[in-house]
Amino acid sequence: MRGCAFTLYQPHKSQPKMHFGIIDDIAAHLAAAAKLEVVEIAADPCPADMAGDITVNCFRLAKALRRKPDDIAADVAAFCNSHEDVESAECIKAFVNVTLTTVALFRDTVANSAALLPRTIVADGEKERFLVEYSAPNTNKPQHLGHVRNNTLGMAIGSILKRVGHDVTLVNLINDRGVHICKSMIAYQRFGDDCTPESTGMKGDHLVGDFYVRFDQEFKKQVAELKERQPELADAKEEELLPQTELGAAAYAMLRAWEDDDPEVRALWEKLNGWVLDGFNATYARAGTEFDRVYFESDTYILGRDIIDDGLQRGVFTRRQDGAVEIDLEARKLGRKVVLRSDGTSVYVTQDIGTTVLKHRDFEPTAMVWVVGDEQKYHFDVLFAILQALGYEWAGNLHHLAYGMVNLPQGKMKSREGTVVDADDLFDGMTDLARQKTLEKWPEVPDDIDRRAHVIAMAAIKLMLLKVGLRSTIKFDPEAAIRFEGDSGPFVLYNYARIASLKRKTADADLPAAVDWSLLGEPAERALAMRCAGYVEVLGRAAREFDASLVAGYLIDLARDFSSFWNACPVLKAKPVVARTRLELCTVVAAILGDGLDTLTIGKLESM
RNA sequence: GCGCCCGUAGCUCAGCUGGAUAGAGCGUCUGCCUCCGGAGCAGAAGGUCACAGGUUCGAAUCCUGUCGGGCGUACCA
Repeated sequence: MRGCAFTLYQPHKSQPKMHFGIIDDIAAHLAAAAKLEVVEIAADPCPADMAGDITVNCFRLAKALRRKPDDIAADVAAFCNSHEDVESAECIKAFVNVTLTTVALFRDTVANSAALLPRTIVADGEKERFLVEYSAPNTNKPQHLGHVRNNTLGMAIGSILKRVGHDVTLVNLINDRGVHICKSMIAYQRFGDDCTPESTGMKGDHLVGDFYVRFDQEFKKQVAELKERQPELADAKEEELLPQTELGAAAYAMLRAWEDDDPEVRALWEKLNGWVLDGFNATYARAGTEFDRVYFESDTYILGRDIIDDGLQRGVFTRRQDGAVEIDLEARKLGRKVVLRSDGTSVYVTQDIGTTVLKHRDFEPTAMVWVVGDEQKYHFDVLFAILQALGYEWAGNLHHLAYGMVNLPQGKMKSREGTVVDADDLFDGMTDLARQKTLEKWPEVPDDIDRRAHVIAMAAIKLMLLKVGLRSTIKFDPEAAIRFEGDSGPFVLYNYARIASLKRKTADADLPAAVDWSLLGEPAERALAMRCAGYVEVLGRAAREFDASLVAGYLIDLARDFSSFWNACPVLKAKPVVARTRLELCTVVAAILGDGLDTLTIGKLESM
């Protein structure tokens, strides 16, 4: 059940967590009866259709207490019914459904602001220094929706970890060298006519990306010719034929020239990379994507070789007869992995060993996280295994945040074939839609229409990407696009804006200063208060499990609960004290919505 | 072949540290603007949780097997 907020109640732990007085007392009562020091009580929110606020599941207590579930339930129900916080308690099988008094319910939830929105959530002893790497783009093409998912996840996870109290450093590793980069360079050299972003009016990353596509088109022609000349190659894969084509050979030659510091090639490389990076920075800025430190693979790809040499001497690696260096990871069921080619050059994992050690030296994190697609799971399993084999004491706390890909209805996105949802196009399209909807709504054009449209568009995109589970493949249908209704970013923003509007309207209203929670008690009010109480637990779990979808789902649930309340319980029309108290409830909801949106790096609007 | 992930409503997805009658959104249907923002609310219809066994007082959830889909299994990154 989503929003299952206080599943496990652990009174002995110091973390701030919502406390229900009644649960404390039940725990103490049961502990005393069983002569135990501590009893952990599983308390869930009561199912919606059942009468009650909290459910105590006595099946789970049976083992610890060595009593029959029904017996415990009867005991708990009887105890509850004589407790001042309890309106009524009903025992069904081994479940006890507890209906709190209005006073107790609000006292232990929305009135307890210190526990509702604590500044930090992890205990001091559990604080980590996290290094989170994400984005890691190639500088040969513009970013698409798949990158946007990565960037959004990286920002959100980093932000969630910060929110609960960890120290977090966000890192990007730009993949700015390699054959794929040379492909764009070759195509530009041959077909570019010295064009520039200025001369074409194009964003730099798109300009370079077009040459990457052009390379592929020309390459395919050469492959076709090659296969015609040599029919025995008919079944060969295109990639395997790359070195055998004239274009491919040119790309490899260019890569060697680059590594030899050929001034002409380096100048071209710096020019094109500069354009792409300018384009990336513009895209990052729109989405609020930020990094504390950016590494470039052109600086780091050499690293790792010394570490391999050292490991070779210590027997971690072995040199094969053909000269290649490998590690035996059969014991971990990862096979044998080459770490240096027979010509002495590095492979992917060797570079990552180097950059990981470098990043660790630079920041001395206690935990490292990589936000990288799940198709690279094997790579990270191998990387972590090698680092452990090398004896780095910090290698036990490395995490690959493996997320699923974003597909289109017709299948995978492929930059080379132009079947991608481009990040900038997506941002533009959504912003236009948001602007259109905003204009339809207001007779006068709001001054900050551009900002509103931008915030709404980004909220729609980010929440669409964040609300689904990390591992799920997202099927993105451009026809249906991203919705502004239902389970959406704009829906969450909308409810936040409603509250802001209400606060403006009541700013100079003549309402009493004191709230009186005892006057509330509508089902929608109780449900909303209970939902609010679950925020802290959601944040904590999201941080423990690196799962931003928990926060995203919670915000949608909270917004929905608020929306029901809004329809059922008018604020302004109510009696002054009730109005004052309901306004306080709204303020609490807005604070949590705002905190959650901030935590997911989604903007807020006071009016939309 | 082996490894990992996935299969839940017409569609897109939650739920998976085992608990009561499996939940949202979209779409369909019915109501609701003399009422604080209708980007909304209330309600209806829609499910053998891929299939078969097993463990358990209790299985969508854990275990085994089968079927179907994706990814990986490079001296590519």
